Amino acid sequence: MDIPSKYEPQTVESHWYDYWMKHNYFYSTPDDREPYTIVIPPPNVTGVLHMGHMLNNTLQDVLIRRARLMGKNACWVPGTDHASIATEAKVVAKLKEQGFHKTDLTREEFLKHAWDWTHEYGGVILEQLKKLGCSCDWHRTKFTMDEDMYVSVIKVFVDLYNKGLIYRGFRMVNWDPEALTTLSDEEVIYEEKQGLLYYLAYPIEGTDERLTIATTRPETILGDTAICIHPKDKRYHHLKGKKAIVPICERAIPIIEDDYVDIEFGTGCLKVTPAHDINDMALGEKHGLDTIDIFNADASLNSFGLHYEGQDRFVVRKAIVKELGEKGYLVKTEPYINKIGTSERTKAVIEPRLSDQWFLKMEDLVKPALKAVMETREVKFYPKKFENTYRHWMENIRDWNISRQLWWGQQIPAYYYGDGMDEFVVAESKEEALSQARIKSQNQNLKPKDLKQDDDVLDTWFSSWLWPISVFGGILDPDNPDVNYYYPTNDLVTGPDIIFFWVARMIISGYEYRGERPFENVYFTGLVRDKQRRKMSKQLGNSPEALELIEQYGADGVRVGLLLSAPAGNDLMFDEELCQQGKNFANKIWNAFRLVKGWEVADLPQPEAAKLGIDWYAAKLNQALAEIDGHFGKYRISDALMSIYKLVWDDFCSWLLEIVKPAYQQPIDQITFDAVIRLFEENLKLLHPFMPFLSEEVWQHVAVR
RNA sequence: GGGCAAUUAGCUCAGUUGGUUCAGAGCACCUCGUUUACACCGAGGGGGUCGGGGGUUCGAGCCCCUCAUUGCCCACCA
Repeated sequence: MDIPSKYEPQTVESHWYDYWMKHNYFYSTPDDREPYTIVIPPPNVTGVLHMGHMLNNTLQDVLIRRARLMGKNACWVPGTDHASIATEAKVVAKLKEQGFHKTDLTREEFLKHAWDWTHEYGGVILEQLKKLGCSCDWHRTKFTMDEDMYVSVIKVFVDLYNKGLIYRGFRMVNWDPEALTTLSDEEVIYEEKQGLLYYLAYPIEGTDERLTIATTRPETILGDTAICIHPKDKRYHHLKGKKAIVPICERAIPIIEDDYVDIEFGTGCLKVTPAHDINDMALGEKHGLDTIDIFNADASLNSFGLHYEGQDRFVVRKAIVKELGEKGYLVKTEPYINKIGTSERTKAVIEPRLSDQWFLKMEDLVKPALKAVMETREVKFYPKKFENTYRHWMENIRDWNISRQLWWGQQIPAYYYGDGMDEFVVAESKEEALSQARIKSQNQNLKPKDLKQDDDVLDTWFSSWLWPISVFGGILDPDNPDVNYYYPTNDLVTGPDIIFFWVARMIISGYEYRGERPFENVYFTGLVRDKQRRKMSKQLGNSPEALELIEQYGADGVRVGLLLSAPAGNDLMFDEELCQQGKNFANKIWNAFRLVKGWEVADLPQPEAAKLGIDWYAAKLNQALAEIDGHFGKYRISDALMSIYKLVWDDFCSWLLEIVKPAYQQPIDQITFDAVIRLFEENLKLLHPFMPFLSEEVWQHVAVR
């Protein structure tokens, strides 16, 4: 056999890994071994592989391969997430390119486009994961919109509704005016932005006096329904019971008192706009104020906007400031830094908006999940510091807004049968809904067409929170052999950015639907940054093309490069040089293999030095084994890899092989040769989780299989 | 505004209960080396008063206080 002196995965004759893949080698089913389970954090179905995925999935692959080598029944379930808002936004954008608008299509037509899109791009990221070497149970691949997954979500919705935990409420929610949907609190990112604080003078009815208030949003004055002062603020005592006139729209509004107002801030008085601010809404409810919504869904002004009707909120802001200035209502402006909520997906500035939405009561659901992490430690976080973050969120949890005004997702199984939206039933199927509706309405003549299903879909996370259960069919059939065997899963590897979105909620649903934890250990990876500590992003263009890296350094090289720099929970500064280091390491092993492979064995006595060397290395190996076990136990994967790296490079190659190496073109004795091969194989087993391609390749050739 | 972390060689980081072995690793750097696995290599080497200040102790990267800087998370102040 002609062995190239450089290890180039592409040039080597056989591709064992591909062969294994093709023949479903990684095909686990329940048996009498101990199970070891991981469910993948499902990437967005339309996504492409980025550095974060590479890190994350390399770690999972290391864990699953190690478990497999230890004789466990290792099962790693892959899949993708329908990512309702992100995917819908992409489909809408694509339609726009073709000259269509979403509203030109029926729901069915739109969904067809979304499915086409999904089928076209859906498999891409999973194929990329295969190139990275991920040894998932590919036959188990799931998609959150698969029929069984969909039905699972609906079933859970109905169940929670029947338990009284899901309710419909008219509440102030986070509205994304671009995507035209609500968002959960977690999907809103607050950013500090330099803005202005506008001081506006409101005339007092029946006097010449004016009252100055401060606001960051002058365009919302058209929705003002009160001015609020502090009851103890002497400056304004004489205004009690009077009315102020809203500039431009000339509406008279009451002056109310509430100690919510901060006397020190601004002028000590506050305009109250209950439709457009959560605090104002609270004030409005307390004082019985009117609510005037001045915005359309896309945050342009409606008819309450008067002559600004139809214009965008930010356009109006400029225009109204100009008009206020010209009419003498604008006293002054001050620079002011405030926090602006923006949509995680569309980046649009969030508008607080009152609307009818579905909510899930969290207060009781959270209890076992909080206990599991903080008290019984049934679920452990690595690194531990995230347990505090978790606790804080869980203890201050608010109800979860689960409805989204989108089409791509699980449609809410609520059916309205009356004229408005007040009369409805919740059921798993339309037939069931009809019979319920007939009973509830006492109208046996209700026809299927009298039922109208809620237009909204569920938050993406309302399906992914069931992932560890639903991928094993555990929602539809809680007693099936798969879920009984593989659940609870062992390790979850994910980023701390979705600790609330996903991790916490999976723990919650795990206890609610299985009565036990969904996983034992959660390993939080860090963010992948560039050498200058900047976040990797498409915009900055500082993220290397994942597949090109693999092309250049080999999957093994990239895996090693990534892991060498990734202690648990710390962000990692990704540097391509580390991939080079990984590639060099692969080459080193390859050459050790070439050396050994080139030896001719003869019937000779074993030299004393060789015997000593082998004993020494065997001891060294055992020592390293213990060390590596320790590292894995603490989820210090990069340390485990470094131990192996040093063991193989320094101890095995630099010492042992140099000791036993026979003189040029001389044969080696059988005892030494056998021992070296055996030790080499031990090394390969250690290396395999990290460098599957190389270790597989060498394994197949180092001895006759 | 509240909370959590970090600060150790040029870089990225380990340093478990304070005590010869705790001052370390990898990379980078310097010198030498075309010997028959590998220059994607080998042999050797330099390099840190462990962020500043104070304290506890016989003894402190390690414990306490304080300051500084950085990062992250949470929070409805116009």
